[in-house]
Amino acid sequence: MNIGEIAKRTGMPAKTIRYYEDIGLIRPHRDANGYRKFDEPGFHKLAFLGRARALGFSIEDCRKLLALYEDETRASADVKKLAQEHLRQIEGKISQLRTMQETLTNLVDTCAGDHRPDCPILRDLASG
Amino acid sequence: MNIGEIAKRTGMPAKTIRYYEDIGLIRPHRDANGYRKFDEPGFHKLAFLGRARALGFSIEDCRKLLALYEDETRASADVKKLAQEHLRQIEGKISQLRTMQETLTNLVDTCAGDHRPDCPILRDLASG
DNA sequence: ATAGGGGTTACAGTAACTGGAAGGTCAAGA
DNA sequence: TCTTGACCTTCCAGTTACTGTAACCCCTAT
Repeated sequence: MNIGEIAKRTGMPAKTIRYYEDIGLIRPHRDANGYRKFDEPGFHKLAFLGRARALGFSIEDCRKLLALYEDETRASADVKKLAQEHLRQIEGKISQLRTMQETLTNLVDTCAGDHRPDCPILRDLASG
Repeated sequence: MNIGEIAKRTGMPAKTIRYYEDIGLIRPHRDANGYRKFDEPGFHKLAFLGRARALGFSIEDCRKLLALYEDETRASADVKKLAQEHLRQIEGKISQLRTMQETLTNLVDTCAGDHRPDCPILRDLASG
């Protein structure tokens, strides 16, 4: 399959797939004409990457996950550790965002939002 | 005040302050020796930016907020609209992260995390 | 022969900094 | 006076994970 076909099947832009090759995440074969040629395992690998990225894993984490996936002698503990660390990051980010959300919601709710200049949002930003 | 003093008072790295000048967010005066010289309004403006950034506003939003702040004829509606849009973004991000968190939590919970290779996390990534 | 719809590379840009190099300035101490 | 150390300056490169664009090649159908 050519890159366009694979892009359609994985739902990722062809550009992203080329990028993944650039950074050494994948290593597709080449046709005589220089076109990238994907087989089922190649597609599978991209789908794996797509799902890992959808779970928010960084590219470097994806690289490690892929390595673990392909290592039959892996310890599931290593995978779990990676996932747990990532989960912690996500939870940290969520709580950060929730703090912002709460503050912003309060501010937005107290702002008249009319033609007058007086604004509690700006007042808050101006004076903490 | 020199940049170091301001950095201490605002809690932001001097580097960031220089960057804010680079992109035209602030315009500090200069001493005869070329050092940036901050007065109280300059400090105030940086503090404003710091708080807006802490609420997750993008630099471009910060630029707009600052302009609104300094425009005595602003309509609070404009500020509110900005804040509401940002709030929507935050809420979208939170719900995205929560989806990831839920999936990951499930996966992590079902993974033995021992020396054996068998791993539900990898299984999930491999087959959706 | 040509038009279109593939594909290829390489380079630049995004957001918001951060790090590092190379060098100027200033106050204090020997 | 000289030097040391802590400041400050500018400029350039790197970060993350792509995305956009240009210039060009390839293949098939008309």
